[in-house]
Amino acid sequence: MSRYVFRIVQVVNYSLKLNGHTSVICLRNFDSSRQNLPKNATKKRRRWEEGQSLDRQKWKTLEHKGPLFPPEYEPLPKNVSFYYNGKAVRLSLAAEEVVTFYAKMLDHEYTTKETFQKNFFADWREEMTAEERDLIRKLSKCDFQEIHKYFVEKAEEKKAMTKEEKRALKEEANKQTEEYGYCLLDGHREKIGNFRVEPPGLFRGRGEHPKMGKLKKRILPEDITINCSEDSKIPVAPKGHSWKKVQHDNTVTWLASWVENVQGSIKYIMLNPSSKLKGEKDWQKYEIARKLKLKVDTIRRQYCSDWKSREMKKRQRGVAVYFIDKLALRAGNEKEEGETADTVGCCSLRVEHITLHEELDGQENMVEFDFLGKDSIRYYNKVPVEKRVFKNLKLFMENKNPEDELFDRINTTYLNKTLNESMMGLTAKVFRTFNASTTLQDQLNKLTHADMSLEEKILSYNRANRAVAILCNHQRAAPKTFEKSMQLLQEKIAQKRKQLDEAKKELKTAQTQHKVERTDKSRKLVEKKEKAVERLEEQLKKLLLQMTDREENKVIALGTSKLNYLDPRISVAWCKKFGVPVEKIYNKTQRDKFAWAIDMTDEDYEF
DNA sequence: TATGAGACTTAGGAGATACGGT
DNA sequence: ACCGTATCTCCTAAGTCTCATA
Repeated sequence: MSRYVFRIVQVVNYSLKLNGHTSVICLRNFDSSRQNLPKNATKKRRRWEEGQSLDRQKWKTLEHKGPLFPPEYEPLPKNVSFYYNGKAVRLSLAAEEVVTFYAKMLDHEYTTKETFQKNFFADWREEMTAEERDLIRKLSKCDFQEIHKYFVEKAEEKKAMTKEEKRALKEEANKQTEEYGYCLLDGHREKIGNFRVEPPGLFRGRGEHPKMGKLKKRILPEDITINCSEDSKIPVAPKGHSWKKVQHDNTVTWLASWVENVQGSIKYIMLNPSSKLKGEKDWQKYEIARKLKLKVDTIRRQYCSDWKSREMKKRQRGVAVYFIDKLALRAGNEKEEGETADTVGCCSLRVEHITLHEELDGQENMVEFDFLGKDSIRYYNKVPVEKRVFKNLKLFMENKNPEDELFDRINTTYLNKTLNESMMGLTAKVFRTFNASTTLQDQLNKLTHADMSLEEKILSYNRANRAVAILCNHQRAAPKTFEKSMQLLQEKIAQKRKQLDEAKKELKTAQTQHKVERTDKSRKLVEKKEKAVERLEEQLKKLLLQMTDREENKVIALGTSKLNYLDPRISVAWCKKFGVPVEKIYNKTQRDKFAWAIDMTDEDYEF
């Protein structure tokens, strides 16, 4: 504990130093008191350069053991076979491994999709020997059932393991985590986020991904770049192997990286969110959002006036920023067509994604949004907009095809460039953070009262959290067992009601009796019955609250906003103010991630 | 000004684990 | 103690944004 407190103090100092050196681009001029610094230009520049190098340098020393590789492929037993055209075929090791990936997924919906099948089959054939390729020409003639069955049985065996066996397995895993799961950054032992190399398998994109089913190849040490300090113990590659490269770049935070073969993107091994490095970055993110709070009125006035600009580009910018601010849309970078699922954000919206209604649901100037956003999550919303926005949208859509871009004169680079001119460090995503945190604070203020019970307070918190999740369109699939568990809860409530009625009746009887008898014993009985009624009433209320909460949460995911958008200091301050234990709001992982906020925040904190 | 690589944050789902009721 | 559900953790895909280069 004491070490931890010490570290937090360090964090604070570090940040002050950061501000003092006006280091981080986004935090430059952050502390308004610094703006009255000597105006000596040379001195100023020197400080900036110094700051920049300080900012770019992410660590002084970094030592780690390198990533942990997945186990080697274990060949199928002799009695488990793949069949082609009804005949058992013994495959080469490489081809067999790829087949097991597919066979394991047989009862997943993925394998019924044409794109998935096509991609898998093409990549599988690549792994085959010439003879195999010659023989195996049609997926429809392939039979993976036996292999599938084998893996199902194996999974069952694993489940049926004795407690002792399970414990031993866990022990082994813990040992691995202990060895590979931590690194030494500037002398502090820090948890690594993902210390395992991603195992080979079939790529599972989200939504209608054109590359679904493609083979994700096994990563070898020869594919991996190691990043660590020069004078540290350099990680040792597995026996008989060597790293692609060992570098000592302290301007980046990653420990290892490799290029993934499906999309050609780079994958990284990085620190856990609980680390000081990530924590400080997170903190900084919220500080920028708070800075936007001070500037947002001006910025809003600005984009409203852009709506009447003579330049079409400015008008489009004005409307786009308005959407980003009002609706918490993402920036919407352009993406390479055919490489990923067709999803959009603000700047990449197409004409087909919005419908204008002069009047809808009794309101004027309505815009109906319907598009797929990040992760192919549908965004559907009907919003009334200002007359001028409405007219502009009409103008932007004139003489365009449905598949044409709505904002054809702008892109995210341009938009962020102008945002940065309004406020240093401002980009499109800051609006999401800002609006999310502002909403949480407002809702908490509105929904919480000191005289509420603990459960009621928590419900209020969840509702505030939910308002944010709805704003940010954070969705989840309804739990498979939702209806059933809801019904169960219903029944429990009905039962509780019955019990309560019963208890009330008994109380009445006791009271009547007491009026007649007036004895100690009868008085005690009344008291006892009163208590029982009280207890039952409380239990019923609790159940009802639980039901409301669950119903409202059916397709809303609260976690994403809690983890990425809500300034944790708001929650911590709220907990302190209303006497809610912080563990009721944040679980262990979350408390670790937000350690910086939990330690430094008092109940008066305001976003 | 466009393009693409690179680095980092944000995202939902799968599987593992914890928990509460019987 | 067991079982089914709720919650947590891990996983890795999918975004955002910056920077270098032409």
